Amino acid sequence: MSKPSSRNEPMTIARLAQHLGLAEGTISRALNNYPDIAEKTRQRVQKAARELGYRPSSSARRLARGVIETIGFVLPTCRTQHSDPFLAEILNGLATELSLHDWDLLVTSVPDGHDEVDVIDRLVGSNKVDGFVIARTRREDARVNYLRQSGVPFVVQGRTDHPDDYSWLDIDNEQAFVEAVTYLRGLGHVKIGCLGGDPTMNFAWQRRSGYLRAMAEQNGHIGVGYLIDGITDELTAFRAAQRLLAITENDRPTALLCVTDAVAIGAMHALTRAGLRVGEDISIMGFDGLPIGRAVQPALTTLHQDSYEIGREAGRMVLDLCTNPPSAPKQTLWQAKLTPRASVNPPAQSPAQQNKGGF
Amino acid sequence: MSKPSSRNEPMTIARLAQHLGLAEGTISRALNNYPDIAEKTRQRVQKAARELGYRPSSSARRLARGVIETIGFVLPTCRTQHSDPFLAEILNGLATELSLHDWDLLVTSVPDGHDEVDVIDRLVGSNKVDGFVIARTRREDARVNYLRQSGVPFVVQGRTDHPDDYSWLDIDNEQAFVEAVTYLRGLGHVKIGCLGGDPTMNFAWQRRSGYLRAMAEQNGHIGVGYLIDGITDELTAFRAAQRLLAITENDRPTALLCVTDAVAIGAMHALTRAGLRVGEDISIMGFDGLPIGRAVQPALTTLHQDSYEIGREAGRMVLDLCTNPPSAPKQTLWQAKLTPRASVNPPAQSPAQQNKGGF
DNA sequence: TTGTATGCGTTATCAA
DNA sequence: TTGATAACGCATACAA
Repeated sequence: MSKPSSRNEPMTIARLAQHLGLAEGTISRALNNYPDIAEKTRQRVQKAARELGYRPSSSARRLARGVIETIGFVLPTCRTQHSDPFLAEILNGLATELSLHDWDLLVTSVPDGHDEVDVIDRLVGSNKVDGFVIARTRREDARVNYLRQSGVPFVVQGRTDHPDDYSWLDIDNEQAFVEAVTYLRGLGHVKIGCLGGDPTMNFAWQRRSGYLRAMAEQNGHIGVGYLIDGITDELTAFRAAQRLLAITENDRPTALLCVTDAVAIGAMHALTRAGLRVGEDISIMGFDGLPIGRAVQPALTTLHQDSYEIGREAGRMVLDLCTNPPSAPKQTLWQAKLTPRASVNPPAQSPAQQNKGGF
Repeated sequence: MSKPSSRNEPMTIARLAQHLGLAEGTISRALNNYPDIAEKTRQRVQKAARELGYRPSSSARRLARGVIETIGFVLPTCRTQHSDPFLAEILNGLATELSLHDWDLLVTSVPDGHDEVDVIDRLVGSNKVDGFVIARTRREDARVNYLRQSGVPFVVQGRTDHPDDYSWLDIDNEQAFVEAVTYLRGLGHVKIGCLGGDPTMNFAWQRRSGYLRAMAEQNGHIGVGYLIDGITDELTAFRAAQRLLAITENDRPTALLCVTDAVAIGAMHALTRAGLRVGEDISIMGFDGLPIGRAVQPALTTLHQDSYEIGREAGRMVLDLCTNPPSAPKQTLWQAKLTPRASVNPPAQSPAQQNKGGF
C-alpha cells in the first residue's frame, strides 16, 4: 500500500544522497525545509524522497535532535473496579491532539507489585518521553509529587490538594455539585442525600465538598446517613442506596446526588427493587453524561462533561509545555453542564411547590 | 526520588567509562551481561551505573540495535458510539504484558478525515514500532489487509472473514451464542429473539451466526421481526426492544438474546417501561460480563469474557512474533463463560415445561 | 547554495 | 578479558 517502503532495504538519507548525487547534509536540509536550499533542489529531493518511499528513522532523528516527541500516559491502576468509562475517551482525545502535531503517545500500565512512580521514572530516565499526562488524580498523589520535582513537563487531568505550582485542567467538580444542589433546592427538595465516591480521589472529594457547602449555604437538610462515601460502582451503589431506603419514609431524602452516572444507575435499581419510582418518590442525579443515562428508565438527570475534549486540551497543554518549556503553569477549569432529564422532579408532596415564593 | 538522574547532565556510557577508567565497549558489555567480561569488572560497572543513576538512552540503543521494542495499537475509530468498555481492559492487559518484558506500547488514534491504514503505515515506515495489535476487527478489515502484506508482525484481537494466514485471538462468539440458545431452549423457550450488533463487525456477525445456526438446529422459532441488526448501544437497544414489544403478545419472543450487555440493559429498560417483568414475561441475556450486569434489577444473565486476559495474551503473542519472526501464525479461540442470573427463567406459561421429553 | 565533518549514545566487530 | 574503532541514520555548524 502507499509507498514502496520495501522492508528489506530501507531507504535512508545516505541512499537518497547517493541516488541524487548530493551530500547527505543537503538532503536533510532540503527535507526539513531549510531556507538555504535552492528551491529547485528542494523540489527534486522531496520528489525523490516521496517516490522512493523515504521515511526518516525516528530513532536516529531523536538521537540527533535530542527530542523524543513522545508523551507518556500511565493507565490508572485500578483493576478492582472495572474500566473507567472516560479513559478511552480521554486517551482518544489526547492521542488525536498529539497525532495532529506528529507526536506520539506512549501508554504504560503499572503491573501488580510495581510502583507507579518507578514506572514513570523509568520512562523519563531512559529518555522515552518528553512529557507526561496524568489522570484520575488523587488528593495526595505520588505521581504528581514525583513529576513536580523531576523537571519533566507534565499536565494533570484533575488536581491534588495543593495544585498551585504545576499545570492542570479539571472539571469544576465542586461548583458542579453546588449547582446540582441549587437545582434540587429550586425544585423544592430539602432533604438531599449524597452517594460520594472514594474520598482519596480528588474529583470525588470536590463533589462531596460542593454538596456540603451548598447544603449549608442553602439550608438543605442532611440527616443521619444521608452522606455515604466510598461508592465507586453500580454494585456498591446498589447496596448503599438500600441502606438509605432503610431510613423511615419521613426522614428519608427526597433527592439523591450521585458521584457518577454509574453510581446513580446502581441507586436507581435499588429504588426500583424496593418498589419506589425514580423521579417521583425519590429524585436521582448523576455526573458524567454517559449515553446509558439516556436509555435508562426514567432518563437520568446528570452533569455532563466532555472527556474527549478534555483529552485534547490536555494534549495541547502538554505540547505547549514541551515546546515552550519556560512557560508558567497553566490551569484550566471547565464547567460541567447540568442536563435535566426525567429522573429529577419536584418532591412528591412538597409544600415548597405550593408556597415557594417567600423564600 | 529513586536515582539521581540529574536532568542537566545525563549520565552516559562515555561518562561512566571515564569515571571508571574503562573503555565504552567494556561498559556496554558489562551492563548487558556479556560472558566475556570478568565477573569483578561486571560487578564494579553495574554498581557504578546504579549509583550514578545511569539509564541507557533508548533512542541510541534502538538506533544501534535496530530493534524498537515497541508495539503499536490503534484506537478503534468510533467517536459516534461512546467508549468501548473493553478497550481500557485490553489496553491494560496489553500494556502490562509488554511492560513485564520491557517493551513499550505506542497508542495512536485516527483523527477525523485521516485514513486508518495511513496511520499504521506511518508508524511502521518511520520505524516507531516493531509490531502491531489490532482490536475491534471488522469482517472486512483494511488494517488487517494492509498489515498482512506489509511484513510487520501483528496480532488481531478478533478475526476477519478470511482469518487463515495471520495470528489472531478471539472469543468463540458463534459457539457462545449457540450455547446461549441451547440454554434458553433447555429452559423451554422456543420463540427467541435477537438484538444483533453492527453486522460489519466480526464479533457481532459471529454471534448472530451462532444464533441463527442454533435456532435452526434446535427447532427454535424465529418469527418476523425477531432479529434486529445494527444495535450498538443502550439507546438503539431501547428503541429496538420497543419495536419487538409491538408484536402481539402471542407472537412475541419469550426470550431475547442481546449482542452485548449494554444492549441488554437498554432492552431491559424498554421492558420495564412497557410494564413487563424482565426474567418473567421476557427473559433477557447479554454478552460481556460487565459489572453493571450484577447491579441491574434483575441481575443480567450473560456470557462473560475476560478482556484483561485477552489483552495480556495478545501481548504475549505479538512479543513472540516479534522475537521469533519465522513462526507460523498462531490462532487462539477462547470460550465465553455462561453466567446464569435472574434475568433468564423458563417462559411464563410454556407448555414445553410440562412435556418436553419428546424433543 | 552546497559539501564536509562531527556528534548524538549505543552496540558490535575486531585486534590486542 | 579488554580496548580501539566503526557502524546506526540523521542533524547541524562550519567551510567552501
